[in-house]
Amino acid sequence: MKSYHHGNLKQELIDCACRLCERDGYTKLSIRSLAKESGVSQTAPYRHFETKETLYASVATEGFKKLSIACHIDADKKITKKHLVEIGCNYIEFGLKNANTYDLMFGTAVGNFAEYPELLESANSTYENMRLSFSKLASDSDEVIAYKCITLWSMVHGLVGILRKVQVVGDDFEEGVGPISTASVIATNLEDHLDKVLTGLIQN
Amino acid sequence: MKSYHHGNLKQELIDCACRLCERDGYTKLSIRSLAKESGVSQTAPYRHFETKETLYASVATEGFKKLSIACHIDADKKITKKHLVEIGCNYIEFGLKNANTYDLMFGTAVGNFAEYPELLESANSTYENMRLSFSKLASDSDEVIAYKCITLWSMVHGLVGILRKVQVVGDDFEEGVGPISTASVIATNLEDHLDKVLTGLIQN
DNA sequence: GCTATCATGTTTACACTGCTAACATTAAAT
DNA sequence: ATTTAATGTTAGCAGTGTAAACATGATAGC
Repeated sequence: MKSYHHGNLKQELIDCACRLCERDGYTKLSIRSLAKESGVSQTAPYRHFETKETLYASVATEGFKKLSIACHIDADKKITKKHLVEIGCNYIEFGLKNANTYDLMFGTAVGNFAEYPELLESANSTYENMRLSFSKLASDSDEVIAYKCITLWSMVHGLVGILRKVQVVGDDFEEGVGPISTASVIATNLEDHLDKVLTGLIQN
Repeated sequence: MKSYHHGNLKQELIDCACRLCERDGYTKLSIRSLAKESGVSQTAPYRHFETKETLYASVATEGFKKLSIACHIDADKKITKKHLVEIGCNYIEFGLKNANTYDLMFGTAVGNFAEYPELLESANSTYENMRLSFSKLASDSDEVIAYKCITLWSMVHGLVGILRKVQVVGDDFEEGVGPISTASVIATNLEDHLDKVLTGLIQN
């Protein structure tokens, strides 16, 4: 016996959307299919999400929360380069294993984060965590810390993008020299690679 | 007086698609609107593009050709770090100025490049150009060249993504220390930044 | 030159989408 | 108990990608 009111529709829609987005990519997600999945009428979701972008924002918010958790490391006081390498590896692993969600978080599906306070909050919090880690690495000025932070972020972000793309482009170059083989070398030796570029970045 | 046959529809559709994709983003592009813009029936484009993805692939192909041109530098024999910094700057400039096209090239709109020979060709050619530049920098092994190449590519690719995203996220941190201000410092001193990370990469 | 063929264009149609407006039900507030 | 607001449903619009059947006209072989 189903009651007229669902009771917890919003959360169920978000959960379902997260699942479907990750499984099929956010472009395949429709509000109608989502509604059907939750056993509710086509337009019921509109009581909880103004537009489709609002729903995307919720999925992206969940994504940033998960990314924060994935990149969190237990280190009270001092942090070493090794810790930062670990953060970078975890970041990249998250990006590759949750590629479709990652697209939603860093693509253009959600235009302006400022319109979605929770999303802004969760995204900034991810950054703030990384910033904190750098601040525990050395006694740099805030500016230098921020600079290192953005630099590392852009490096791991770039690696996620290139590693994914390269797997899809194809490799008709010589054995072991083409982008795919090289990328896979990097991917399977992520620690070494990050250690190398981080050494250049933090010179200590 | 219009003739039944358009004469040059395919190229006109591609040109128009490139323009609209860059102006509004590829998600806003519809085959129907494209047809209307070219004064042709709704389904005429299907004589030239099997699916919408095929059209996307054509736009992306044009994008890679333009990217190759943007990243091409005149240097016959020896190439210096300065040249590579220039390549990196040009790459990033292209990514930021043609952001919507860039999304099409590196996003998931075109699933498998291998299905579109011209796209594969143009994308690989972009990589090959960068590889060639590195090969003129130092007498490294092919493996090392490919490694440096992928590393630089992922760095500049990551910067394009982060610089764009950060402008959209908002900055509620202390003055001059938040991601936006820091990113804009990097963006306005791209040469310095690339020089710094490249120095770490090529250690010469 | 005549005709068959084929590339290219049109018309029609289907299933799907985001979204709005009007209405129904029920929980919460007065 | 009555009002109100939150949450659900139904019906419908305009737009989408794409397939099928048909129309037109350029081109190749006789």
